[in-house]
Amino acid sequence: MAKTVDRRVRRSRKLLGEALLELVIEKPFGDITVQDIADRADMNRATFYLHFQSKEELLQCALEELFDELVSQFGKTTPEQPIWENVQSELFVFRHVANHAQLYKALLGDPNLGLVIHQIIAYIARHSERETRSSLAEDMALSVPIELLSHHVAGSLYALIDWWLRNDMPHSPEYMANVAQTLCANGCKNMVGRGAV
Amino acid sequence: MAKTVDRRVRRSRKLLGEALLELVIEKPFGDITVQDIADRADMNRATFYLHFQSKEELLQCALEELFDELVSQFGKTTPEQPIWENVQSELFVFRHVANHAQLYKALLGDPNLGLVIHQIIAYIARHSERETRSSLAEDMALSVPIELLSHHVAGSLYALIDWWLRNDMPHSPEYMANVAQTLCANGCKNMVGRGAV
DNA sequence: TTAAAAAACAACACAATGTTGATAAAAATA
DNA sequence: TATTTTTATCAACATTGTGTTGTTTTTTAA
Repeated sequence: MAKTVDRRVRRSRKLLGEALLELVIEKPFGDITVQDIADRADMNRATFYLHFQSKEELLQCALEELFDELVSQFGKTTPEQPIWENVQSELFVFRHVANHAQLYKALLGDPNLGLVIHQIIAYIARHSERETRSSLAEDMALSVPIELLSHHVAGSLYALIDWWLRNDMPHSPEYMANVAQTLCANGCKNMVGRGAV
Repeated sequence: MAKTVDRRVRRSRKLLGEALLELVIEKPFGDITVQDIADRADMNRATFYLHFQSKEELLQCALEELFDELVSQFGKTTPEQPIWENVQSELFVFRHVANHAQLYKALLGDPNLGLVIHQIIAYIARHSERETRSSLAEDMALSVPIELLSHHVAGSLYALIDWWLRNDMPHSPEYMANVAQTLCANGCKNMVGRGAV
């Protein structure tokens, strides 16, 4: 079962994906036409339709690679702690976002890309749930459904990333990771104190 | 400075808004054409362009009314406590969503409506920030920038609402409000215990 | 009642879509 | 290497939605 994928097919798909990610940074997704993508990839428009049904489908495929990069980093961590106690996890996320800041800023800021937002939250939630499960001691139980807990973490993380990008990353990834981890683990109540910093 | 808005204008705008919100529930926003909206509102397509530049603009206007309803409910609460310590706030939100479940489910689930998501989070964050400010004692300080704290709360709340709607509201608004409030106030750490429920 | 404003209507150029059939180029296979 | 298969190119086409315009009819405000 070797890679029975024609070299030309690989090339075309790759070029189309790269073209779209370039264009997404340059202008709103809604303004990008199939012709734009084909032009940027330097190929015929008909060829696009040979591989994808729509630019939405192409975007989805193109983003998978991006997420794969994040997954591979996550893979390195041994989850002895759930995500909300392990700053390392948050740090990976914020560094990954920083490495692709332009792209993520465009994706999250685009008025037409609700799907991407949902995918990101769902992805983080799944990851959080997995880590939580594998790190929970046998005799421990949660006072809240694990799905809710995971989505709480994912939503918080997403909103912080979004804020961070929209404000042109005024803090370091390390700082953001610390804030995210602390907020998720300890909640807001512990953030208020007499003259704390 | 009386209401110098022509009765016909009011009527047209209202009908168009209602038409769009109906259609959004029925099919993806991207599949809705200006003609669809005009048909549903029983008026000429040209009349649409007399009032709005695009269906996106119309949606934005139509949603403002919806948010206004939520605002009016919030207005009743005297913020002696920040949102994360006041279950009442979360309860208002979840009840409001439940009252417009079909619409919100369509809006949040639509692959083309990233803007709406961002608006919701931004709105909740602003509200959270306001309540937090007005309830903080003079000599108290936060160990985290208030903007980050607010967005943490907003993101969490959004993700929980989204999860709730996608799973067809398996819990009551009261239960969800409690979970949201507890998670935000105390963090995940306090949710794990020996056989807790 | 009259003057002004808005809606209806039909028509238009324009842009993007999605598809097709023929041809040329490249890759896989024997 | 030769040949067979697959893919990409190209031009063309019908279709759909957009945004605008000019004219006529209806409704509103004064």
